[in-house]
Amino acid sequence: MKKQPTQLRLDNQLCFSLYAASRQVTRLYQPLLKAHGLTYPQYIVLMILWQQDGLLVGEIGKRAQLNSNTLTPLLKRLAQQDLVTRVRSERDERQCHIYLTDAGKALEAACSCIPQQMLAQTNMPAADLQQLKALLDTFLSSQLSDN
Amino acid sequence: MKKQPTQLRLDNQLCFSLYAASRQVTRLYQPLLKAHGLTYPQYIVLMILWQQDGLLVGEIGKRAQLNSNTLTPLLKRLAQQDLVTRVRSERDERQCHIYLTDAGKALEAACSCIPQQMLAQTNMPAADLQQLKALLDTFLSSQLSDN
DNA sequence: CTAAATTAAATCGCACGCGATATAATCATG
DNA sequence: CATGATTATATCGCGTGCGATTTAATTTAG
Repeated sequence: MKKQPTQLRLDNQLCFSLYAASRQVTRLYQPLLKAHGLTYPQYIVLMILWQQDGLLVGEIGKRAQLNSNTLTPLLKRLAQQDLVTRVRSERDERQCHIYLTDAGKALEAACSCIPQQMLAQTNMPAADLQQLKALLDTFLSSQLSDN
Repeated sequence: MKKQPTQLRLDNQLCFSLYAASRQVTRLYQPLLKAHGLTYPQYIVLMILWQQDGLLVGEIGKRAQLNSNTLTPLLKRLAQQDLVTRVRSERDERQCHIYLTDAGKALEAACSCIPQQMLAQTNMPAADLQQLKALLDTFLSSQLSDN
């Protein structure tokens, strides 16, 4: 009659809830984004560029918390779809500016209803959702000791 | 002077906080799990088996919210490391039972300190973490309309 | 002014996730 | 009892994520 450590039980683990919730969100986005030919990470990068165009790969990475090993191929796919262009900086040839094309800019309006559509898929009170986000942001900043 | 829809701003999006927090958790687990040769999804599957051994692929999938297209190769990797064995059910040859090996069972004790180690990496009050988990679980169950 | 250090982005390798499909076994129905 | 439907797992394809390394450009020191 061995007793299992309570903390190793999956249903007691905050981390698993986070993991499951994140994947569920991506799945919920999928049909909405597929209509525009986008994945969720691609949509995140576009949201960043809609807010400020012409950012460097590294600046996008800082905002999205993604490195070039993820971003470079992702941005190439966005470029292939004519949503962005990649322009080497003249003052520093190592840097690469990412600019929205007209099609990329136009996509913002087309995507403007997505947040509401996502919201409509949950029946949680807005206050709870706000609190959830606040707790997540606290959690995120509570351990960024370095970088 | 175009105005950007507030809801499309990344920093207003619960979904992005979720996505970022989930990946951060996986990154925090990584050094702890690498010491045992595990990835985070592999660790999840092992936690499920530590709780109940001999489950079917599909039963593991229901608990981990993963399908066979993810689980089958993952389980093969665990089998390659001699942590589990895959046994076809005799009563239904379609089914595949997953049993922990002795090494797989022994790993539970070796991993028993991981939850505390993870906890030590945040300075959030336990009450906040509990509430975060509660909100995530509500969120998760608030949209499982089908399946 | 040049060699070493730093930096930005790209590349490589591997393990997920997951939609879609395939395969094979069991079940249901006429 | 045969055959079509269902079910469990496996396979395929593609796009992430990310540690590790590479490449090339710039900066820093001597």
